[in-house]
Amino acid sequence: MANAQPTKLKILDAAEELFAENGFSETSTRQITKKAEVNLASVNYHFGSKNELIQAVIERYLEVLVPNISKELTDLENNNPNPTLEEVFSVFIRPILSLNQQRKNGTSILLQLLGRSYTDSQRHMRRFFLGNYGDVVTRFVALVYQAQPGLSASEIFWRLHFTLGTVVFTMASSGALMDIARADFDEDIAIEGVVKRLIPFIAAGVSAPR
Amino acid sequence: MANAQPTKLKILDAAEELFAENGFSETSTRQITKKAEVNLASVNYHFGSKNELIQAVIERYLEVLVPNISKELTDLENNNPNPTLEEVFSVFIRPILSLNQQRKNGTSILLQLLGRSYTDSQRHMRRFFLGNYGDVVTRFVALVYQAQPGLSASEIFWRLHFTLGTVVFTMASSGALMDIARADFDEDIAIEGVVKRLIPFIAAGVSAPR
DNA sequence: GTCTATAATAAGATAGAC
DNA sequence: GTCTATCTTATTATAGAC
Repeated sequence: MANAQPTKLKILDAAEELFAENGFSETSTRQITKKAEVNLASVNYHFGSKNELIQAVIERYLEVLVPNISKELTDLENNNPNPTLEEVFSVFIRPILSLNQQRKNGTSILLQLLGRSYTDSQRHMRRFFLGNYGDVVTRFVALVYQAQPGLSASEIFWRLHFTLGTVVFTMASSGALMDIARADFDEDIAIEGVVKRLIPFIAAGVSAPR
Repeated sequence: MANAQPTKLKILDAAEELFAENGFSETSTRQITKKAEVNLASVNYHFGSKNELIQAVIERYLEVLVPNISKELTDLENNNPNPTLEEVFSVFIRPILSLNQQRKNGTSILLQLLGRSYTDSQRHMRRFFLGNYGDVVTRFVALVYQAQPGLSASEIFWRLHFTLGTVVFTMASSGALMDIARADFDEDIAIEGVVKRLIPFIAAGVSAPR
């Protein structure tokens, strides 16, 4: 039979696409259940509320992503006493790119969701993220400092936020950007191509002189 | 008397703050008219619809900003045959920072609005912007190319979008970032301080080797 | 131009049969 | 777990008196 997927999963799949494309408040539960081909009431039955559905969509990604990042951090901490900035960033980049193999457009969907949750529902997400995954952030910052000992903690703080902005915003408009690149420069690049262009930009920015 | 400001202006002032802080669709006309202390019906009377109000809020900024940028571009084009990257960027930075003198928090409000309009109402704004102010963009890109002749048109395209993302996202969360900086690093910096930190990051990114 | 009252619509959520 | 029907609330927008 064609439709063996459980309702809960169908909702999550439909919701993440609509959220990433149109934003949280621009997406109604009616749109979600229609796209998922399930009953209107099932969102509230399975998730309690639209807000909890939003949380669930994001957590499904972080549950996979953060342990992977943590493992990469451990590897680097144990096996590389003097990592370069690029090696440190790869700790994030590899797991994020590998989302693309686990789910169609996984990389860009997660980054768009992150961007949306930072601007749309700001406070909740920031606290949730730092609360649940603060350890990973701390260890990452420590490695950046090791790779760029010239920078003060405050400067690393600012520059990592600049980096986050660069990545998140780029991913949020990556569809449009790839379209323009195709039309204007005859370049047909995928998300990996965008990341490849992002890395030198970010690396130079983080290690810039003051 | 205390309240001589015309209704239309009171609406624009209230709307821009709420839009920047909470987003377009998260802000209702009721919130706007309440904050502006005007009648509920006046938004539709003066602007026709909420959508046209959004346009008006953004246009009020661009009408001031773009001529200033254009003038700076002309100056640079005529008087400086070999501008540095930093001189080229200043063409934008100076007019954007000067918004802060014209209106309280003008700089961060405009940049937050820009960010919101890029993600929230995507297509409309992008077309509107390129349609009405495309000339300024073209001339700016030409100057960037002149300052960095090693970069291809496609690379400039990508890196300027990365830059836009960095700036817009930073400004969208600048309030929270300044709070954290104050709490964690005992730094009390204003928007100009944020911009001062942004510039080396961006300049290094744009001029990075491939 | 401003106001009240109200229309028209769409949203999130739930009760209760199956 | 699923479905229909419905409730409640909030929204944008407008009609019509002043």
